[in-house]
Amino acid sequence: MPSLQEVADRAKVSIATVSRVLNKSDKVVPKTRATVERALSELGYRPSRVARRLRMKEGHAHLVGLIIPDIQNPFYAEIARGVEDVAYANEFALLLCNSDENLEKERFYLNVMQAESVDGIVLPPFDDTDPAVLEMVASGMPVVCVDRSLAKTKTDLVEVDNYRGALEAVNHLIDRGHTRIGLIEGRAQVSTNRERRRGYLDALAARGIAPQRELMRAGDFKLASGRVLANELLELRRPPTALFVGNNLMTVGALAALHQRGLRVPGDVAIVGFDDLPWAEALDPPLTVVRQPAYEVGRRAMELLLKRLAAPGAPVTTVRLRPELVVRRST
Amino acid sequence: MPSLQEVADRAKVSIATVSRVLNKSDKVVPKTRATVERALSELGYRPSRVARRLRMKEGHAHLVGLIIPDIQNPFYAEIARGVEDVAYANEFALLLCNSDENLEKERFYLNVMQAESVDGIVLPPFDDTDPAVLEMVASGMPVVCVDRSLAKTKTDLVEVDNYRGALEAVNHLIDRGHTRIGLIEGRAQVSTNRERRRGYLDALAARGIAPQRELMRAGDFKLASGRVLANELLELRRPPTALFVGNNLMTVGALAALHQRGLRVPGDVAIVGFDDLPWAEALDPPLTVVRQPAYEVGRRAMELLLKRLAAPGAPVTTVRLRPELVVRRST
DNA sequence: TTGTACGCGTTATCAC
DNA sequence: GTGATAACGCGTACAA
Repeated sequence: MPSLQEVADRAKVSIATVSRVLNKSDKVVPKTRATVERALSELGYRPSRVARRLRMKEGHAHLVGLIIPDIQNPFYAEIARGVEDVAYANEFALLLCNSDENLEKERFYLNVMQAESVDGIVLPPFDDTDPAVLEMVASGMPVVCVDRSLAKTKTDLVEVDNYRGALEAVNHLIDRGHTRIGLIEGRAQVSTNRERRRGYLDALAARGIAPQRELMRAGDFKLASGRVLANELLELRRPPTALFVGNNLMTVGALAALHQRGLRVPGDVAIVGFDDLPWAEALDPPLTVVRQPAYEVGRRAMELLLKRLAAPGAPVTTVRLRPELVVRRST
Repeated sequence: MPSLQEVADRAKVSIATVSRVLNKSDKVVPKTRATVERALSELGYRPSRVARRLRMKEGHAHLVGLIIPDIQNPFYAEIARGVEDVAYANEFALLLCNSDENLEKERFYLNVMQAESVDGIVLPPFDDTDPAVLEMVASGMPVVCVDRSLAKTKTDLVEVDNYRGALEAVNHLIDRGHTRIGLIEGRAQVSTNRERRRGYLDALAARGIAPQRELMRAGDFKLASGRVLANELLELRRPPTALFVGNNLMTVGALAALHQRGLRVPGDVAIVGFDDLPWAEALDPPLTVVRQPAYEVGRRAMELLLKRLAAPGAPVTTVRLRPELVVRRST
């Protein structure tokens, strides 16, 4: 890997001149520029982003961190794609990490990102009060929250109207004649989850249906918990006739439980889940879901970050996207 | 972000001493060490990985690059997970990029990685002769190929026995009584694809079935091409009674085409795909597939890279994993 | 217009 | 045992 110095030597100029050529400074006469450019290409010079980052003030790394709970979850994969596409279009690279909904891992990666002097970070906070993220924000690092939000601190944020999504989903179930509607929700500390629960409760209340504690179960957003909680609900003396499930993975788990018990969907039990799935169409039956515009979430988040880098002092902005009820054949 | 210097000032020692404390050098008397450690924690010192990387010889960045065609493809997401888990366990961070099977993007990201002085790179080459990757290898950068291999150059490599997988899949179809078996394959320049095609051909030959050119179609590994090619095959005057599809996304596309035409699976047309899918069980019908141990591929690849970093001069090693035919209900 | 020299935060090699 | 000090590769005031 040739350095500026080697190029300068070969072109018989100083490193300052080479640097100027590279940085498109106009203060260099055509002839010198030509010489330098030849040396540059002959040596196959590649600037070191590391050295550059060390020298420059923050905000010029062209590197951003993205922390997501699990890249194997299609919802987050789609967000990641949105972030990446905008990043690439602006020649930014991505430091991508899985937190596994694990505070330790998140903290480790956050440290790495700070130590790498990334320009900014995009992530869904672990919960409302995520201390590691709070620290990061306090340190002045640009942070854009996606999906979930922080309780007291306000950062740039892209979120989806979870309340509305849940409301529509449960209304849809009620319209189909269901009154015993089971809820399989996620971790209570997560803002999105609370919104979805609120939507569930309000939808019932609006139709004069009393919520039943035994029909509400909390899981951890993972597939297995969808399966076990669905089984718990189905084993009730008066089982629900419909299920509203709080995220994609738990929905698949619940569906598996239904199949395993030989229940017909939606004949015996209807099911609607939050988050769309890549092949929801090909599932048995095609799943009715509340679709979140995940790609859009990622895209907007990265755009917000770019805007923030351009105007560090600007007030924070919140983007709120609308989910969409996609009715297929599980309801 | 406090620097070594600031810590040194506060502890009234030199930066050399602080550095020694940090690097666990024993050449420092307990009392000084205590002072320094207090200053360290009071200031909340965090070492700069950037400065460190600039100073150190290569191989100490604790950062590796991973380039995959598409993070939204569950096969690659699983590989990424495998790589990440091993990386995290060894305190390595990941620079993750989507190449979109696009040489330009791949080249851009490869450049970034080199400029970032990553310790090594894991990727499935675009094709046999991928010039950007060849350059990278030539430059001395440790590269581990996964899934696909390079034609002339030998690097550390983790691959799956694609030939065997295809052989088993097509044998299975023949065992079920099929003789008109359509092939939907991917890009011919990709090593894995050629192996799968060879398996298809050999399986037919072994049972005395003459391959028919009209039954073989080449796509681009994407969902849409699975759909259109399946449609082409189904519109033949003598359509196939079974389909062998070259990757997961094209399989879903083909399945969609079958559904759309109101064909029964496997009654009218049987289908077996390469690569498992996360919810293959929940599909209609549950899909018979050749499962690749993708997580394992990622895991082993990162382990190979780690080994390479420990012993730069060692001969390259190839890991070959076995795929597994998972028979479900589409055949 | 071009060159010199400094500093970014480290690690490592010397002296003391 | 500890402290100066020289790199690492780059950008940029400042001098020429």
